[in-house]
Amino acid sequence: MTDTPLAARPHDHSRCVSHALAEAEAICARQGLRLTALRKRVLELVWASHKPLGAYDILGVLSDEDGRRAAPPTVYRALDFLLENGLVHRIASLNAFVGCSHPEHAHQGQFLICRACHAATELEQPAISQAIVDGAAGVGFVVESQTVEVVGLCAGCKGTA
Amino acid sequence: MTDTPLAARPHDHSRCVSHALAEAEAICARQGLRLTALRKRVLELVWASHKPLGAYDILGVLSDEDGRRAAPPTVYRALDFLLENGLVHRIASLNAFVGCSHPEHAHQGQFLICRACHAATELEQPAISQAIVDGAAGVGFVVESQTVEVVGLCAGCKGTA
DNA sequence: CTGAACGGGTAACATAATAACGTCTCTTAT
DNA sequence: ATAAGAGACGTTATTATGTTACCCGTTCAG
Repeated sequence: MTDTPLAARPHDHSRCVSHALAEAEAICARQGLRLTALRKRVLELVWASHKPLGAYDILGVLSDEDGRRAAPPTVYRALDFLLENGLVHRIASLNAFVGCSHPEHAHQGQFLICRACHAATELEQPAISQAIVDGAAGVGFVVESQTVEVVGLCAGCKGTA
Repeated sequence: MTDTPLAARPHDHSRCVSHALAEAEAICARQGLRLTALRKRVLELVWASHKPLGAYDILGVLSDEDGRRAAPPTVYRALDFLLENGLVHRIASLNAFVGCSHPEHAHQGQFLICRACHAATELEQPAISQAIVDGAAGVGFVVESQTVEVVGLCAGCKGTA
């Protein structure tokens, strides 16, 4: 068994967040992108746990902390920026967003979503991608993007449930 | 190359629909399920093309044909029935529904969605499922359900585009 | 006959996402 | 310096998708 992903084990999560933010800063600096205060704050909120977070959850937090209530476009624009630049992923089956574990290179992950603790773990398994490309090729279909979202029980919850 | 799925080639589509309806009738009869007029009509609409159809599209058609406008729960209840009994699949990335090609046995397909013609082809490739189960097992995750939705170009559109 | 189970109608609500427009602040070329 | 343009964000409204709660009529078993 390979090493268990971070999301699936207990860990000092504040390190996760600060690491993700630092990496985002570095990537944006390198690419001439503007990681504004708002975008950084949204990224921080998405990283606040390993659970995918809905746009309106983010909206709620932002509204609480500023007195004024933020409007949807504010959040969606920030999320669009983060998505485009590979800093977060969207989980289609949940209409929610999760921090990208490997923002340094372009990729499309596969996501393991625990139905007990709701944490989402990102995999990047060439074997899975390749099986899909091959299967599609078998019927003459050319793959351009893949959505792989799996629900089940993570290593931690498997025992307790 | 295996034989191209029906959805991906020209064909007498009215046969698709009548075949799907007949099969649904048979399955429901065998299992003591009630394929009411409404459920059958919704299934027929979902099968009207190989393009995934939104709940509100169905709602629109139902509203047009009855004078009275149907309400969302009417459609969602019918869709829930069809989903539970494996007669349709839900495409999470599109918030839409498509007729199941192999309703006779329980399964979870993989879906190939053409970005040009929007047709969705259902695959059932054990190699893909297995790659996912294996990949997940590698991090101690037990898979219970899979969502695999691929966007690209189908065999027919590949040439023309 | 009765009453629980089921299918379905209706209204209202909840959540998710986008459209359209305005303002402010940068940069940058002149 | 300053005008022009682009980018980021605020604001309002609207559209799209999905759910909750409650009611009514039919059916069928006891």
